[in-house]
Amino acid sequence: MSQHASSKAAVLDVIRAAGTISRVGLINATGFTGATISTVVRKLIDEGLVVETGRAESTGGKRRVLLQLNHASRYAVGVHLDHAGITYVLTNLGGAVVARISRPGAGATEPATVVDRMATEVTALMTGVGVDRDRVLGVGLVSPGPLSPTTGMGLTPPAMRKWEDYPLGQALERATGLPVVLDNDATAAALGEHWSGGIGGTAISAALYMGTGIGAGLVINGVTYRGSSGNAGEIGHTCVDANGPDCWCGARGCVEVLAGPTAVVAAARADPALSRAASLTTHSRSVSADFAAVSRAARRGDPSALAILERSARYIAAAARSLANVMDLEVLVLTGPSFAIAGSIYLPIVREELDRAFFSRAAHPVDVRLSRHAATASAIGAAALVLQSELVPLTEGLKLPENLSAAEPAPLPASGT
Amino acid sequence: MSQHASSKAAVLDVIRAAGTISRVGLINATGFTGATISTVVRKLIDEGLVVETGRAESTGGKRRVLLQLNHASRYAVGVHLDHAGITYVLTNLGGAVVARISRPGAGATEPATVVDRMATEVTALMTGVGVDRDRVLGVGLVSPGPLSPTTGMGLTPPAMRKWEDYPLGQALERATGLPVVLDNDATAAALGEHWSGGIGGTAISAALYMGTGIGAGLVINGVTYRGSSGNAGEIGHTCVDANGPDCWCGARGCVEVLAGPTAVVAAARADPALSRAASLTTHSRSVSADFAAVSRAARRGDPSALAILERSARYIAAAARSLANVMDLEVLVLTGPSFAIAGSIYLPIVREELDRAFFSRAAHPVDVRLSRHAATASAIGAAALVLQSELVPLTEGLKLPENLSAAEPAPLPASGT
DNA sequence: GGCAGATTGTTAAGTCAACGAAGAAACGAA
DNA sequence: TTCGTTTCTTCGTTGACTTAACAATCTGCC
Repeated sequence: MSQHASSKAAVLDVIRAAGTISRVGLINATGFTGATISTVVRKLIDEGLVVETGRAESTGGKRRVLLQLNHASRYAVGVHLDHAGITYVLTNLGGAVVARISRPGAGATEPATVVDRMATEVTALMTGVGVDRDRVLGVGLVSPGPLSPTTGMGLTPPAMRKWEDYPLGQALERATGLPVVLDNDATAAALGEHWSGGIGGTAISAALYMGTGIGAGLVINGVTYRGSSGNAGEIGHTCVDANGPDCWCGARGCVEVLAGPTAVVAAARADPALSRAASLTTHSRSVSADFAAVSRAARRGDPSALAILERSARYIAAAARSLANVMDLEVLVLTGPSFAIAGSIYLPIVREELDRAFFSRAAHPVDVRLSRHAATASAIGAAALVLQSELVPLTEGLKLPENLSAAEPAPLPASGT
Repeated sequence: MSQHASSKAAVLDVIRAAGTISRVGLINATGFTGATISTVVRKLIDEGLVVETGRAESTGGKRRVLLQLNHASRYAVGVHLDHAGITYVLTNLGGAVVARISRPGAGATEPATVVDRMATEVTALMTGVGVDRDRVLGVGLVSPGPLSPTTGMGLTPPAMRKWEDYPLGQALERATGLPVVLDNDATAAALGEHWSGGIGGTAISAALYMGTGIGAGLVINGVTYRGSSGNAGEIGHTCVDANGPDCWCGARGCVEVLAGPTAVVAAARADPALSRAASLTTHSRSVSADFAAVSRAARRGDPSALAILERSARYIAAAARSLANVMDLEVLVLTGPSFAIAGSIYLPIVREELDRAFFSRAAHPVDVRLSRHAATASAIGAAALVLQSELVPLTEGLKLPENLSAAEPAPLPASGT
């Protein structure tokens, strides 16, 4: 329950967000006193995380010394593990991608084998660009579905039953010799956007993540919001048509069923002309490949493909608006593989919906953007997770309070007042 | 940016949540050491906020001394200001209602006049039960619509234009001589449930508030979540039918239009038999009175009234499920005047929906409850707001970081690394 | 050139929350 | 009565942050 988010973390965060800033700038931005900033900055410079990088114009007196992250001083590895593929990125301290590789997914392989492979590939990633292992802070591993962020219990998505209860974090930690952080991929994507996407200071932002499913990650004042069981942001099962078709989740009219990539592909396949135009001939290809084909057709100008995607976008925009209303968002980023492909079609429709009908639009607009790294957003976010958690020894993270009623032995009848 | 949520606040929170607890229990629950608990508890006892109230059975050695809030040591006033009526409650330290009165609403009266009246009525409330003014911590004032929680800029709901930019907080502070805290009524209701509704420790909970509109308040780890402009929880404009009717907010198929009290009353009026049965004769009565009439008809067994309310409940349940999915809620409380009247009809339907289709139900259920004080929930929450904010001098509340780019004069080209 | 005034940054001393260790007090059981 | 156990308190220390005084650097003006 100990707080102390540590001035160090706050200062680093501001330096990163500002890019270049002086000590006086830090004083204004953080609210700390000059004395504190002075000592904290000296420590950061001693650790090599920050460098002085020039001087500003005078404002009437001594010129300010400008500070910057020392981008090349530390690195982090981000791994996005999915059954379709594994994406690895190596980022520097600023969250910029230094190297990246993609490899086949986990498939039906044994967890232990996959972990060994990942360790090898992480090493290859680092040596490939000549980054020393001891300058790497750790590995962030994200994957779809809920998973416990600390120890590494397991993933429980549709087709990865083997991974349930497998101590993924510990295993990868042993195999790589680096600290490992686990999290959900949509959450990570949101953090990645916050970290490297140029989202300023302490916004309340969300990342709408579309892969084969739809999810959202939430970042509140620079901290990811996970909910009570790590499943927060489950926007795919937002109801956008109470009388709509059934969903496997038990409800009706979920946005995923009405507008997800699977629904888009199904609608396209139902149209023979479009199926031919987009070469959706066989049934063997993956949903993402088919979705990409439909998107290409739409970009070529195929009217029925465009209609299908716009219909999808309108549903997703409605869900996004509901999310923005409930969270009172400032920033919404579209990201993930599917938006990497079709983002240009979705973006204007979501943006229009939020301009027109966001409840608090009188107070402030919602800034809707397309991620610049939509395809690798989760992997980048995984690395950002490491940067955030490993950079500063964050004391500890919220000790769980024990069960109160159990903690107390049977009380006697009161004898005092 | 200074942290230190202060051990005092944490300890008080745990004592309140537990009802009765020993120092050792506090050690386990908060994670602080015995030394810290010892000194903090002594301070709290010195201030009169806590009393020793008995002993527990021995667990092999010295018997634990049990602690309790000194409920009668401090009080707080909660005011729910609405154009239809003003509700006042006086609560003790535990959030229990000691006195309450209801008075006519603000109507079209001048703000200054209303503030004077409120000050008089607050005084009457306190003297009525013989509570001294210096044992009252402050006044919490909540009302529908967004408003800035600190200074007291204004409310901007439909029909209260006069109040815009009126310095409500300062005016009431001067008029009563007590500290004033302002907030949104749905948010306050959520906090009130957290505070007095027996919601244990640090849950993630929401209050679904239905008056004439629909809103939600969010409490995350005991802290209200307000969003970037204080409008968080705006669930009334959640889309539950993307092809539904237009809403004044600019969107279509908002739950408020489809299922809010206004919609319920309109549907009932459209049915001549029901209109007669529920005596919805004139058009002059208020929406809430008509809604109450429909609810009474339903409880008497009128099938069409029941059908209308169940239809409404189903839409609201869908919105509640979307909210629970996105926030990964643990607890959802139905509260507000409309649920005070019709909660017994809505509760089972919302509960069923969340049992059946809440996304993370495998990990944990959502505990759906009906508030025990639905009619006065907001006023109680307003008092809780005071208890929370005024009880412990919370250092300060998050200094806003200034605009970074503006804080820095034009930087010169870098000269360092 | 040189000095006044402004602004930036550092150092030193003090404050406060929380911790660890050791002691004091209360209790049950032998 | 004595012992071991558990509860609670006291004391000295640590670490983060602040206030206050000071040193360093720059502009502008004579």
